[in-house]
Amino acid sequence: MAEGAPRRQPTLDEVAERAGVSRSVASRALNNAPHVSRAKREAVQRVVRQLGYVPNPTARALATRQTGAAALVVSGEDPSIFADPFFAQVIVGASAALEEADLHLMLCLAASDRGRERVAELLRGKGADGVMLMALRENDPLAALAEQAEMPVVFGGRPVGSTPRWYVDADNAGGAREATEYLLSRGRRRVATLCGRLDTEAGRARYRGYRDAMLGAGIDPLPPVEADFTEAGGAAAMAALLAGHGDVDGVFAANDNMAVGALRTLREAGRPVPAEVAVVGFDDLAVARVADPPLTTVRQPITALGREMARMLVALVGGQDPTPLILPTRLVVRASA
Amino acid sequence: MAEGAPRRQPTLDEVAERAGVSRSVASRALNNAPHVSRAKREAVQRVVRQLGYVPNPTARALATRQTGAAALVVSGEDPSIFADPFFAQVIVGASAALEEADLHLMLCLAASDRGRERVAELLRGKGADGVMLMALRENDPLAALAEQAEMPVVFGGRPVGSTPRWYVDADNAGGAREATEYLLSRGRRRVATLCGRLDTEAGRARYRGYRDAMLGAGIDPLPPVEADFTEAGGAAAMAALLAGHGDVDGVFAANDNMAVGALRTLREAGRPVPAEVAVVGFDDLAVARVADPPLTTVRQPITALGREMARMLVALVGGQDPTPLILPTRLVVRASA
DNA sequence: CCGGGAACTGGAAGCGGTTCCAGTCCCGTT
DNA sequence: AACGGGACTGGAACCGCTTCCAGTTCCCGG
Repeated sequence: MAEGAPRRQPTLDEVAERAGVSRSVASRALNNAPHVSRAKREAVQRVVRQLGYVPNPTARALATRQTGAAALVVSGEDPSIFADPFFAQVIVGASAALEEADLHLMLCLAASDRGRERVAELLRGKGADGVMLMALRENDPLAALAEQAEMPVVFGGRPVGSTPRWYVDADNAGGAREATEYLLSRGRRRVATLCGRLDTEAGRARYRGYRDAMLGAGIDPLPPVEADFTEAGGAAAMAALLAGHGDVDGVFAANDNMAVGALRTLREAGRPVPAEVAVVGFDDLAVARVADPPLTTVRQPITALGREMARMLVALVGGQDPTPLILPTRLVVRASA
Repeated sequence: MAEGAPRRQPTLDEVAERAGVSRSVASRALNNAPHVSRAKREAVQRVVRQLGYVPNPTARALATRQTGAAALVVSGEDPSIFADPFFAQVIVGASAALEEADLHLMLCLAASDRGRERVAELLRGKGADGVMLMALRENDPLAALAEQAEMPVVFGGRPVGSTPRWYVDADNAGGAREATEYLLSRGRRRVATLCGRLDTEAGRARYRGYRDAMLGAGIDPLPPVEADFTEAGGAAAMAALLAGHGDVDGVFAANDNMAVGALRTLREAGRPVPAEVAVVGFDDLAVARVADPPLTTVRQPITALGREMARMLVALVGGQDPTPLILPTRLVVRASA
């Protein structure tokens, strides 16, 4: 906290006065806008340096009607959803892109009513210049809020049931299809899917990809075993799957967390991977590399997803009209399949 | 974006006018401050509801000199440090605590010069009501910035070489000692440590804990093999350790990521865990439970760490003077040791 | 019926910038 | 020497909300 100087931060008025110019000129000099003579511009800069003046962002925000911040809101019924390393990677990308545009990142975990209310206030009260929305579920109240927001909104992944104007998504269906086709191409026939939450578009799309691949190969898809994208959920779903279809020889899990859970269940059930059951995940999180056996998985460019969301938002804030983006996925073959 | 109504957000003036009161009264009614008659208070509330009025946070911030936001800054020479799931958990805790105080969370990944500069501006320009600082390294430029900041600063973990006035930390040395003592108690004698970066206080403290335990048992500690807290680093360090001391029978890794890397190296080297080499980690991240074998590790309450940092900051912002906190750790025994 | 204090009220002064706009200045032209 | 125009300049009006303070109003005991 403050040590010596109880002196307030210098204001632009003080800078102007010391530099012997008016506040307007000082302001222009600061933002190096035109209509400032060389001499005065330098005078202002000198005083700024000498006083260590830093403009008050709040005042600037009020005057320009721009907050200088973008919000990333992660929906979920439970804050622990955020513990998924997926989001951390998104943030790394988004943060870098926002930094380029000199925007700050506000992070909102909209996991409670209170949290959603705060997001609503943010949206309606212009508490940020724009918002990135992720992890929406079916009938997510945030979707409605975003609809009415008079503020740029970019979706990360698409919400269920509607296609927003601006979004960045991975090719979930395509990746899932590729994963399933790979399993089929290795001679697996009784291929099941541990699908993610079907109240999310990612879960649905990945299931569609699985189903299309199966149908394309002329094999009846097995009924999806739904889990919640967590390791524990994947483990439980795998157990359920073994109970119902003990003869599966291939499993496409809709994300790596679930795949790792499945791996654990299979190990405990004494079913060697990939000898008896081949497993493919989705995401290519760090855990995929570390799993035993290392996980064959569909890599989606998560950091790029964050980066592109942020760039899209920056473009929107800048008055442009960017087009939605679908990022490609790529199968990474390791030992599990 | 805006669909129909090009109508601006209503302002407090409009609310006041429609409610037939002055702006001051409207303001007081809004913040339910005293000195407003029941009738007018209700009139204001009615209009607010009917207009869907939301106060402009920027204007409020300017007037109250409070931004309504707290920043969490994560230092690092590379944004990828943030991919460590550790931070996500901190955020879950911090976010919840800030929500209670109705503060927003700004996340700053100070991984570049530009990033640090922005943090500096935040600190000097009063862009937030307070700051939480994490992952500082030796001679971290952020430490100096924090020093001069006329703003509450809470440290997550202690910086190297100095003890700040306000911080929340885990009992790193104690946890490391417990881990090492556990290994010793199980009959291991050639116990080594894969220490984390020794330019961080956490790395040092955990090394001290290891050393103290060894000395306490009358055994010469092995020279620490330093790694960077990553899985890859842990794997490499383990390889180096095997090359130098092929006869180790116990390893304390200063975090779970490194422990998992060590597990991988040991598996590849054909050294069964825990039969030949017992491994203990630190953190108890999700990966510990999933590792093969499941990792015995020192759990630190990461979410609580975030929560307590945020609470401490809230207290500081509220003018109180909280005391530093050291959170206890606890050994979680699984199969790897 | 009056005095006095408590409860309310609203005008006005900020908070610290940005930006519009009406002037000034300074030159090169005519 | 008067003139037109572009480059500068600074006064003043915001941006939208909080809060101080000087009044008003209201109510109650005397």
